[in-house]
Amino acid sequence: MPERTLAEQIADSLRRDILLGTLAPGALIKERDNSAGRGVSRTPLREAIRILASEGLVILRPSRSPVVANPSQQEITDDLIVMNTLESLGARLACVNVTDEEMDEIDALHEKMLRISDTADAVDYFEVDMRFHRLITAASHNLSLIDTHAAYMARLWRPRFLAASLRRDRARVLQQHGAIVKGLKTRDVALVSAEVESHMRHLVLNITDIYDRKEHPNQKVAPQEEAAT
Amino acid sequence: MPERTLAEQIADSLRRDILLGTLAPGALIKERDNSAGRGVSRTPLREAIRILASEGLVILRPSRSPVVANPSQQEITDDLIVMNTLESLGARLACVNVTDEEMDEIDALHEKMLRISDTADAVDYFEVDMRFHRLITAASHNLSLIDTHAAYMARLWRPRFLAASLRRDRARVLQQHGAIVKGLKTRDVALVSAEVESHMRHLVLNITDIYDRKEHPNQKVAPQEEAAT
DNA sequence: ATGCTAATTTTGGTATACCAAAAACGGTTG
DNA sequence: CAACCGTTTTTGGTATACCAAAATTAGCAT
Repeated sequence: MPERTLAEQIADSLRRDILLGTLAPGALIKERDNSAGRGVSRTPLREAIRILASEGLVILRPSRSPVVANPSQQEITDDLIVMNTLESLGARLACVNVTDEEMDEIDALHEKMLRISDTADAVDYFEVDMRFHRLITAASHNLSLIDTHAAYMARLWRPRFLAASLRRDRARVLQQHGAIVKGLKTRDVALVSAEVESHMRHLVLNITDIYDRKEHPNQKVAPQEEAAT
Repeated sequence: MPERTLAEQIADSLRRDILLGTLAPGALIKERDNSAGRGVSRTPLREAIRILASEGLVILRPSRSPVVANPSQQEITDDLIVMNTLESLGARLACVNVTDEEMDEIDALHEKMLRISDTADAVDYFEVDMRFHRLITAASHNLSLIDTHAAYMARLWRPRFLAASLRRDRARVLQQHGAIVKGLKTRDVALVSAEVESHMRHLVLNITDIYDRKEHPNQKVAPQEEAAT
């Protein structure tokens, strides 16, 4: 019937809940409870869980309830390192492959980001930020890279969101974005590469900082129970 | 019931069929036919298909039978580029993080590869080759990287196998592996990085060569042949 | 023949029923 | 009170049944 399959919709919904924190890290996702709560059968819910598992947002355990991923700081840092590498590669490829239309779009988005930087709330601003990076990667014209990068973006949504919510160095971010745009326009691979990697390094520092500050060894959160309405 | 779920077993079996060419690229995988043929129900088969889809070996289409992926030369090249980048990153991280035990294991495997290079058949030799690269990546101690790299290894199994079956530059491969081992031992990031990337560049060339030789229009139904024994 | 439409079949998507393994529970016994 | 063991409950895994799109085919009118 639908363009979008039930399992995908459920996956979207669950992903949203996980990323926004409504579904706490470590929470159990029992097939029966959740499917009943959402008024669907176990089959599509099950499939949705697999989707999220392949994205790294949910952990599957043999013969045991799936659980919302609760990545350690080390795991997040590992993800960031890989993502950094992918994005750097994407930017370098984009220098070669970006079309004029894409360049215009990137430029326009950057301009928009400059305009709204004072007024936009965290979520809106962050969405634009994400889109900026996604556009650059898309300009690489390497489908595999785009997919894999998108997967890491999804997995790192929450940490990145927290980092972006610290308004503190929005100025630096915007400046670096500007440098990246300039590098792309002039096809300056070295500049773009350096800026992307510097950009990421700051992100790693910020996120590390946030998690240190929270000082939580939330490796073992107390038994979480979850009931769907 | 078992440690290994039915769906996973089916996925393994299907993957094997796909990689060995028993299931031709472009072939339809109908849920009913395949599940009946294997004497299992549609449910686990369905799940197996999703697993393979997430690995890029099978393409899902809305309301249409899944089909065995038939990657174009361009797509394979794209995959190789990403894999190259991941492997390079892995090697660089391994320079910092590799343990003595891991170093010994890598060294031993390289020695073994040298020993059997004259006598081993294509499959055995290739398995050792794959394992060598996997070990290096594992020494990065970055789990995300290891997983993602493994996914690309799986996706590129067949093209790489074809390339490795050309015995022609086994000598160069062994020499480069030796250089990588040496670089790891001396923690020479620049050397390791350069060698890995050169290694990969040759691989890209070889694979490109193979696919060019086969004539390109395999965009349609797949030309089936060859099993290098 | 040709183009169109209506019945039919095929297909993937979803719901439900069933099973066996694993926890959770409870009572008994030292 | 604690440790053990049998029973019940809960859980994920699998099989089967059902449904509605979509593709295919059959028939018809031109």
